[in-house]
Amino acid sequence: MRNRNYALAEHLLDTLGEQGYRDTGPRRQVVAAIARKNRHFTAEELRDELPSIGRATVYRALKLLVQSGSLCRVLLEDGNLHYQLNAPDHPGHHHHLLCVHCGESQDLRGCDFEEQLHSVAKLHQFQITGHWLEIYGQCHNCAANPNNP
Amino acid sequence: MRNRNYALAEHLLDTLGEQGYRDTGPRRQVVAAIARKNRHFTAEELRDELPSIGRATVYRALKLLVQSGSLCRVLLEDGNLHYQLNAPDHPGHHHHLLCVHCGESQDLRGCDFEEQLHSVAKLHQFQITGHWLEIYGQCHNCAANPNNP
DNA sequence: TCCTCAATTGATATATCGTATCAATAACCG
DNA sequence: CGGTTATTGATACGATATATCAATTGAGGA
Repeated sequence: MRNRNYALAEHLLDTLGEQGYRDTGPRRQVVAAIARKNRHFTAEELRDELPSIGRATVYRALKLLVQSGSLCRVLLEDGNLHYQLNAPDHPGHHHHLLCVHCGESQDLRGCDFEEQLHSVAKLHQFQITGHWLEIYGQCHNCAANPNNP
Repeated sequence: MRNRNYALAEHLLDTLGEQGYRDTGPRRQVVAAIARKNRHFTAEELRDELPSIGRATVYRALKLLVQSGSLCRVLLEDGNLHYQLNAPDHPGHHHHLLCVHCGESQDLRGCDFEEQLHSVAKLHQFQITGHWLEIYGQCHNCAANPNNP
């Protein structure tokens, strides 16, 4: 596990490096903390885990990672913004199925909403440049076992 | 115009009344201010227009109107939350085409995303209970006249 | 009309989330 | 090994939103 996290963290740093960002101590710490997570998290959660690092630095790192496609912003049903590490083979903007029970988030893969969006946009004579989609509900597990944690 | 706004405001109050909420002075003022708007707005914008009304009251009224289906929360591309009055014939949860240039928002009508959502969910064995969709881009007008206000 | 009581209000404090500033520091490159 | 430039973090600030709670008000019944 430590190995997997380590490799993930290195991958994130590499991605930043390719875009000309420096490999710094604080950034390594932020990235390592993110790689340890296995579900979505808030900026403040992350900050609490890194008391020796300035708040602004944490927020700046998050922003860079989102820009670089390694991290997704996730909108919860209550309007709160969380972050979710992208799978290395599924970077950039995409959508999530968020379980409101256990908090798990699955990536929505192989789903071509874009096409439908564009045909709808044509009807409205609207030129789409971006969109935001989140889906809430219960995952397979939680639907089957509503009483489990 | 004053008449239309007035009728709109009365309609909003009626909707609240049907749900057992009282018809109070502050609420009338909030609702009247909302009925005057012709685009989405923030809670604080509204509050600035109503200096004699407590902040909490404004936020409470907004929450009630969202619950009652008269008002939609709109997520801007930058993550800020705005509010948008629903057309009386199109209440409740729905989606918007948001022009990032002029700020106009069109309702997405006659579009059955729900169906596609459910078929996707079936693939993932996920039971959908809600979703959030916003679409950003340029409206017909702004795409044609990029230099107009 | 007046009374009563529960809903509502608003002043205040508090919490969260995120950005601007700017001097000090550290990373990278030749 | 410097020199330049990005980066950091302390601090302040601002926006957004909710909790508390005493005072007030609306609405329905007597």
